[in-house]
Amino acid sequence: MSLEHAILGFLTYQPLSGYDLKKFFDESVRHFWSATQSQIYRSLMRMAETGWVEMERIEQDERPDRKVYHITDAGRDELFQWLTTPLDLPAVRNLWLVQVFFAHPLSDDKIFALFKAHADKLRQKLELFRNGVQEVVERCFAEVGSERSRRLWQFTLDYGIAHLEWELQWVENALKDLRHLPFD
Amino acid sequence: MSLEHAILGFLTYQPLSGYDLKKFFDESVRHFWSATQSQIYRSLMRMAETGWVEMERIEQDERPDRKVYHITDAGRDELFQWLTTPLDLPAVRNLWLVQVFFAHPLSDDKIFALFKAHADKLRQKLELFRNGVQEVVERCFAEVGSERSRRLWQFTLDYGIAHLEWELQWVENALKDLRHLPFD
DNA sequence: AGCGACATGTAAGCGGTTACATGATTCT
DNA sequence: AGAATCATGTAACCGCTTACATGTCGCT
Repeated sequence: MSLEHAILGFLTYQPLSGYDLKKFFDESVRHFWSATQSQIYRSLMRMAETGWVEMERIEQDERPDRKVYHITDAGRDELFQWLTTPLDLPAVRNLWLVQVFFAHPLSDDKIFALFKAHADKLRQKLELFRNGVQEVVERCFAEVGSERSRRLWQFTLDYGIAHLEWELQWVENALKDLRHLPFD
Repeated sequence: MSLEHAILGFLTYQPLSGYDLKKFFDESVRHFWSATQSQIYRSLMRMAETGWVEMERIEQDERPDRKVYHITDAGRDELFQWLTTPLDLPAVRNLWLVQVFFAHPLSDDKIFALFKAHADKLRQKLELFRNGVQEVVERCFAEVGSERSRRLWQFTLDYGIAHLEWELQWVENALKDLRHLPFD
């Protein structure tokens, strides 16, 4: 159960409400792990039952109460154990490759378009990524101030960019090889 | 609904039973799209209702009946339309990056081990891939005999290998950069 | 006698998404 | 007047996984 470990991860920095957590997800790990608000609230309740977090209700004037969760020792242990347990490689699920695999009934033009469209989307995302995400790491660093964390976050960013660059290059290369498809 | 389109894809070559389809999934597209037996049977029933496939019951002596499905014109249209509709890039879900992102409470050794274990798994999978999968394409080609398909299948294979090679290289490179992590 | 291949399906559960629901405050 | 922010949650659904269920044939 991975989402719960990500939540534990955030709570090592500071106690947070469900609402806060949603923002943290969206602003930091969204590019490799997303979570919806309803998922987060349900997880927090389960985690409180399990004893990994504890809730403190904070009343506010003329606003809904905040339910702030902080990590317990049990939670810290669980996180530590998860972080030191190597994960199996996840099963790949790549729909675009399914399209390529079954593209034989299409005309050459349409197969070309399939690759071209994919390359375009990758290029677009890469641009967004390059422009928007470095700033995120810096902002998080400013809040938390841990240089050790900053380095690790930088890794996840670099991975994201390098991955997109690699895939874009692969698809563009494939486009060249696509000129002479046999017709049977 | 992607599984159903993959099933339609297989049925363009020949009519198949659920049992056959499970084998085809396991022997060809498993490295980028897997399906369980129960999923396949349920999908076939839904697709028959929708009118994308039609079932023919074939009685066998002293064996369970085979229910062989063949694709209809509506199914062919649906497949064609899906194949010519560009997909959005899927949201990335990379648990290993979550571990990296939250690894700051770990010792340097343990962080190193996190990367090392990942590299080892990648190396292992790459070896399996290189040894086992080329043969699959050739065997499928022998059965179907379409040179056009063979080329497209080769693309999906090449993608898989190149992807693993890239990721392995990235992680190994990161391992080098990991020597001097600050401690705050 | 036991296992794997052949062949069909059902049932329960899990993680995740989407939509629904409420209600005050502040900014434009 | 309307949108965004703050803040909580529920309910329905969807794709997928795992486990259960049944039964024959052929090989070792």
